[in-house]
Amino acid sequence: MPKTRTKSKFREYLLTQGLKSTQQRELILEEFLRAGSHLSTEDLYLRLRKKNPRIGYATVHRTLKLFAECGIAEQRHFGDGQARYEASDQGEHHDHLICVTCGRIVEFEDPRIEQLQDEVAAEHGFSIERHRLELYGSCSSCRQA
Amino acid sequence: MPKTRTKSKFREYLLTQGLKSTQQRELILEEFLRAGSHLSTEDLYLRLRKKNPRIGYATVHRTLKLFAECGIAEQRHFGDGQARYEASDQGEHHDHLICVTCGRIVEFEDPRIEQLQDEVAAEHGFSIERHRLELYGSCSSCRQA
DNA sequence: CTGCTATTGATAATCATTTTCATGGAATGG
DNA sequence: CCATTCCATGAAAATGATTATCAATAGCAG
Repeated sequence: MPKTRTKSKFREYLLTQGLKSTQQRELILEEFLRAGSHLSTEDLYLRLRKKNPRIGYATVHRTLKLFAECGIAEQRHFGDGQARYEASDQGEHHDHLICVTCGRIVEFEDPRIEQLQDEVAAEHGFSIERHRLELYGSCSSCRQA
Repeated sequence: MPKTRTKSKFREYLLTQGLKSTQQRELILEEFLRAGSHLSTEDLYLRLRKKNPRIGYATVHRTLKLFAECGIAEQRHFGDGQARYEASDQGEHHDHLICVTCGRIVEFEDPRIEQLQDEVAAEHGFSIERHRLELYGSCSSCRQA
């Protein structure tokens, strides 16, 4: 999704919820889209502070939650104890490969796995809303080292 | 794995690590095995307090970590903010179905999914050490209600 | 512009987890 | 059997991430 569309989607969400479009929220969204994915609240906070020291951690945190609420970002937990957010590609789901040595995160998608997940869930009488699949291991460069 | 074997495995681990077999560690292991799986530290702590009020939270916490270290338990995170532990079936891996309504947790295993995971990882040059697969949805009883 | 209300940001509170540290206990070597 | 050493324990405090509080500020509608 192009950045401009993400921005209008966010503004629209604010409108429909009776929330206000503020300078901070614009700045935070701007930086969130500029920076790579899988940022923690702190990552983003620090990046923002460099450009504008007058921005609070709480605001970054609240705004990221807003992003998640309106569907332009998703929260993730990779086991290092802090939440990370990534821009969501609108219905495009993907899973993650995480290198336990260097921390590199690679996204992937496999419809066959998704298909099997649905089957397994059905066998147990479940209907799936969402899932989480993370593969932890070593990437090729770390194995060579 | 039978409980008695788990206990000896734990005692053996303590020995090889130069650690001591204590009354508390025995009690905690006993209760951990008695109680169902997927217990949080606090769950176990509260259960233990009922029988023996002279046991500290920190000890339960430390002992659960010991269980994980020696391979008789595994730590899990299901997104409710607290770690849970389950007895590990010695190499037998399984994944989880979690009902988002009632919180019920069902274990499952599917070699076809595991196989595909390995393939996908290989395509990206990764060699997998472990993985996490959780399916969140509604169980049949919650959907009927 | 005015007033109402949401937002902000510094700070404090919370929650789970982890560390600290003085005390107690287990095992080992005299 | 005793002493010594070192580990374990548990109460309390520290930590780290997240969330709530609240007075001051800033959007937005009229």
